[in-house]
Amino acid sequence: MPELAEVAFACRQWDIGLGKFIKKVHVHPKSRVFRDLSRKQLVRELTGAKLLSSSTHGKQMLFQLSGNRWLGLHLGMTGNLTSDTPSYTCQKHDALVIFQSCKVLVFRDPRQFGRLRLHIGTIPPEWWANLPVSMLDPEFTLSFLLKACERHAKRPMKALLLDQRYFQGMGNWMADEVLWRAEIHPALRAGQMSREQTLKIFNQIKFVARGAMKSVGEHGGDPPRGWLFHVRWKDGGYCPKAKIPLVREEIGGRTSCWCPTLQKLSYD
DNA sequence: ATACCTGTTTCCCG
DNA sequence: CCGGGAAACAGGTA
Repeated sequence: MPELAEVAFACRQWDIGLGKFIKKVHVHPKSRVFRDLSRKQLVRELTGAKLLSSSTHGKQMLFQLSGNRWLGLHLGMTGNLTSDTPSYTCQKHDALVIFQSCKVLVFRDPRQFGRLRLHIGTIPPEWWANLPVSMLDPEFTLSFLLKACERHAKRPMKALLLDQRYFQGMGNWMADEVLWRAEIHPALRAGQMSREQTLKIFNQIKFVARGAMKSVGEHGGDPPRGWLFHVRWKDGGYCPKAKIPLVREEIGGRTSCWCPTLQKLSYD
């Protein structure tokens, strides 16, 4: 379930382990989440270290550990973080399990699209430092959005919104939510957007990102009532505003959901 | 059985 | 070199 706010919530599930030493580490022998990272090295570097702090940026997470160690974590499509009691026994899809004296921190990812990274150094890794601006930052400006639309003029807006180079943390439901609120058809080409439409998108990106952080990021619940989120998942949903059946179709490589009345492709 | 899925990377095309 | 799109990755669920 991981987009911007769900990632922030998942990350907080490990807060209970901050300031505590790591006694033992379990790594899944087969999971893809390690990519080209050596399991042996990961276990060696994490064991005995103290978990110092955590942070998220879009869908990326970074944990700082004592001894100049840094653990990068991405949840992919089905990843999740939980904490449990010391008597915890590892489950089938547990990729990384961190045992502390009072708590156990679990990273589970059945589909294994997630990713772990290890970095040793006094400062955060380069990949973290070089992440694009966050949608929540003041530096995320209208001109930044305009430039993205100009550069990718031929892409459907839905596809552009999912591009993490510009919209860190945006995922499928957030993009549909933004387009629905801005009343923009997901297939509208980025270069076809009027100045007014671009401004609407810009404002709704900030509204949805902040709103999600407040509701989902705070307590792990769903977004507020009335959001498209609640009706977009399967066929048969009704537009909360226009009260007519929503349309679901693949656009920009992902299933998209929109209101055919509010979100028109052309003026006819 | 079949289709679908809140994500990213890789490969291929023009 | 680039931008854009499809396929691939893998397992659970309906």
